[in-house]
Amino acid sequence: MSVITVLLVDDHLVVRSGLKALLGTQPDIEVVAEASSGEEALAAVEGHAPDVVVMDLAMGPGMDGIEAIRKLRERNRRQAVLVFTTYDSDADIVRAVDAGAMGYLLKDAAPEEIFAAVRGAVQGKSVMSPPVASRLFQQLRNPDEVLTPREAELLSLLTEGLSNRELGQRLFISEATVKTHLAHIYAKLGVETRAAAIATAIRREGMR
Amino acid sequence: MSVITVLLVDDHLVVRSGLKALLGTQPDIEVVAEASSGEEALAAVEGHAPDVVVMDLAMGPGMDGIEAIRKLRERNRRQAVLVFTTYDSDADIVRAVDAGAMGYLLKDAAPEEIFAAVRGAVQGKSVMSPPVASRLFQQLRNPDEVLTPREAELLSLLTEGLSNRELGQRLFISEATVKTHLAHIYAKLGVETRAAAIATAIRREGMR
DNA sequence: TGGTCTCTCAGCCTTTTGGCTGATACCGCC
DNA sequence: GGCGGTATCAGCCAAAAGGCTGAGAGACCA
Repeated sequence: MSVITVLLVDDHLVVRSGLKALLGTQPDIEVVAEASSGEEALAAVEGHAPDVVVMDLAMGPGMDGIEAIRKLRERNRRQAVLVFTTYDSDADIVRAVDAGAMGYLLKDAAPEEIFAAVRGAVQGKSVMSPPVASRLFQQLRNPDEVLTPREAELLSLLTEGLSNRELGQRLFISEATVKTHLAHIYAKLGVETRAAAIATAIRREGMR
Repeated sequence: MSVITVLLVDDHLVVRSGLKALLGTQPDIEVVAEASSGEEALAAVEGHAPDVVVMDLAMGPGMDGIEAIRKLRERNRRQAVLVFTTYDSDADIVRAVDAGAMGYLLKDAAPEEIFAAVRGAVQGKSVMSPPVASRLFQQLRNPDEVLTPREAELLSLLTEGLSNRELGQRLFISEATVKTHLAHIYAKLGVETRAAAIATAIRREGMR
C-alpha cells in the first residue's frame, strides 16, 4: 500500500500542527504540505499534487474554503477535498458538498474518524461526521425548508441589518417583493420576526 | 530555571494536540495535563497544580471557559490562566479579564507569541494578542460605548429574536423600559434598528 | 449634599414590519 | 400544453418598532 499524501489548509498554525501530529501517527498517511489560505492552497496543490486536501472553511480575509474547493475542481485536479471545520451550518455543508468536497468533518471529531475519512477520500468514499450527516438527512426529508438561491441571498443581506427598503435597493427589486421573500424565509426558518430570522441565520446557517 | 507546567483546556483534540506539539518544542515548558471541558479542567488543576492553564472559551455544552476561570479563582489557586480562543469579541475579552485571566491570545497567534505569553504568565505579566489589546484600548478610550450590565443582558436576549413585549416579560420590566434600553444600546453600538443591533452583537460582541 | 449613573416608566407620533390576498411572468418538466 | 416552483409586484390593515421628551427612584461618589 502506498502512502497517502496530504495537504493541510487552515489559517491557524495550531490546528495545522495538531492535525499534522495526529496524522503523523499513521504510517500510511503523510502530510507533504501546509497552507494558511486559499491562495496558498491552490499553489501547494500545483507543487505537491497531494492525494487529499484537508481544508478549513473559515480562513480570514481572502478566498474562503468553499471558493478554494471550487477553484481546485475547475482546474481538473484529481485530489479529494475533505472539509475540516468547526461549525456544522446547513449553508456551509450544502455549499461545500456542492463545490465538490468529498467529506465533511468537525474539529471535535475523534482521530479515528479523521484517519478513516482521509483513507476513504482517496478511494472515492464520502465520510462525514454524524452531526453533519444528520443535518443533510434533515434537509433531504424536509425539502420545504430549503431556501431558494434568491431567498438565501436576501437572508444573507438581512443579517447585515438592512431594512426592507434597503434590501430592495440592494437587490433591485421592490419593497413588496422583499416582503414576499421574507415571508417565505420566515416560514422556512420557523420564525415570525426578522430579528429571530437573523438570529437563526447567523447561528444555524452560519451566516457570519 | 525550573520547567513551567501547563494544563491545556480545549474541547478540540486537534487543537490540544497542536498546542502540545508547539509547546513541546520549548525545553522550559511542559504540558502536564489536558482537559476538554470546564469540569475536567477544574479536576485537572486539583490533580496536577499546573503553573499555567491555557484555556479555550468556547467548549460546547456545560461550563464555558469564563465560568471555569471564575471557579478556579474562587478556589484560591495560584496558577495563571491564559485564554486561547478564536474570536476577539469585546464581550469575551472584558469578561475573561474580569474573571481573572492573565492573558488573551488568538488562535492565529505566532508560536513565539504563545511561548512568550506562557512565560510571562508565570511571572505575573499580562500578554495579549495585538488585536485584543487594541480592542481593550478602544474601550478605555470610548467608555461611552460600553454597555451597562442591564443593557448587555437585554442585548443578549435580543439576539434570541425576542420582541419588546417578550423582553419585558422575561426581564420583569415594562415595554417602555425595554424601549429605553434598546435606544441606549443602539446608540452605543452605532446602529439604528434591532436587526443591525443583533447582527452587530452576534458578530462583534460574540453573543452566539 | 449635590451630581452622575443606572434603571425604571409614560405618552405621542411616525415609520417599519408582518399577515393576507391576489396577480403576472418565466422556466423546466412530464 | 399544463403544472409546480420561483421571482416579481400591489394594496390593505394591524402590530411592532423607533424617535422624542420628560421624569422619578436608588446607588455611588466627591
